[in-house]
Amino acid sequence: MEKFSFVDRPSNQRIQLMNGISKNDSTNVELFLNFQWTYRNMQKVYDSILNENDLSESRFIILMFLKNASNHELLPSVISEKLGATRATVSKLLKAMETKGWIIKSSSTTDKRSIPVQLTTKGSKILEKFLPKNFNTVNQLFSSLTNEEIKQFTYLLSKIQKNTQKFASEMEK
Amino acid sequence: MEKFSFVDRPSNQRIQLMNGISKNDSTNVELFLNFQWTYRNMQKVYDSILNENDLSESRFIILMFLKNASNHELLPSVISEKLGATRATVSKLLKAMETKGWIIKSSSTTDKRSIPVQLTTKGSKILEKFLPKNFNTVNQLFSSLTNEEIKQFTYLLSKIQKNTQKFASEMEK
DNA sequence: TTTTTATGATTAGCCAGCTAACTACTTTTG
DNA sequence: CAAAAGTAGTTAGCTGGCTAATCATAAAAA
Repeated sequence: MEKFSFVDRPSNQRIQLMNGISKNDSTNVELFLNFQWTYRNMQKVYDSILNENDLSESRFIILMFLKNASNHELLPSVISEKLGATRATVSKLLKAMETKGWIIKSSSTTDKRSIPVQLTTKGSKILEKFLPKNFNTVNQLFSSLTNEEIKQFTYLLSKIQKNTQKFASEMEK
Repeated sequence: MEKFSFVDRPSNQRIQLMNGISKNDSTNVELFLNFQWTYRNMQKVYDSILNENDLSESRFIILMFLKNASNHELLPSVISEKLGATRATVSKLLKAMETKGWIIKSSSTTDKRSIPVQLTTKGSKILEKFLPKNFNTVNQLFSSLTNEEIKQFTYLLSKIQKNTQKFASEMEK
């Protein structure tokens, strides 16, 4: 067992998860690992493109939110809702982005607790520069699939997603 | 644009990424988001099962490595290699696991820098308790797919993976 | 009107990932 | 043999995620 050595965690896990599982039972395990591995490698590539542009996924999304918002301005609480992250996380993210000059925080005239966040010209430029690269990267990542295969993949993902949500719902009971 | 509000980040991103992209060009973007969303939701479910057992993915893998190792013992450097993570990360992970009594660290007789790590009975019990749940969870997650669909999905993942690696290789130049 | 409850934003601490730096030890080179 | 280079493990600091707590403010209830 120790004669195997890998540098990619999902592949590492393959050996582990299959341990003690008979050959007949390993189909789903293998699929799980393949899914995980393929996704993570793809995400790694995407993240490195983000990183080249001084962005992370959350930063990118927040910039987009602000770009599309009225007056390029949103409250942190709204951002946290839309992002699906906690206010604590958003607070830290915004702090760093403010330091970089991508956003400015101001005072609300209607609510003293609120601190509206506005996109700066600098922040806008970072975003504009990244968008075509984003588009190109995503297209490149799926460039090997035919239209028919894309349709199939979409269908299968949808099926897995529905089942996952069902499973998650049952787990909450 | 602001009339949409989501609690799941990949879905959030959908709106953003599609902004400025014509309808004809959004297929790959949609696919990217679907892939991401489906995978992340599945991973979230899996992680919650790990969490119920006081485990994280890395902890689980490390326990498996040790379980399968000669004398249930490995060096941190070996673990970091097999896990595909840095020694710094492994050092912190092992520290916490030692605190929980899952592993013990000893002194190497052959190299004073080395600190062999051994699985304890407690650690072994944690693992044994989790393994059937691991198996059941993975099976449940793909229970909606037919054998034919599993084959299709595997093929498509493989295709994406190969292309991703090609893309990653080109990026390194 | 006053008190209680809810809300906005921030911070501390935890986790797991990383990089960089460090100390102690081992191996290689000159 | 001594010096240089390499290696094992750890720590500090950063990031982005979380929970819990906190303070100030606003809204609801009494």
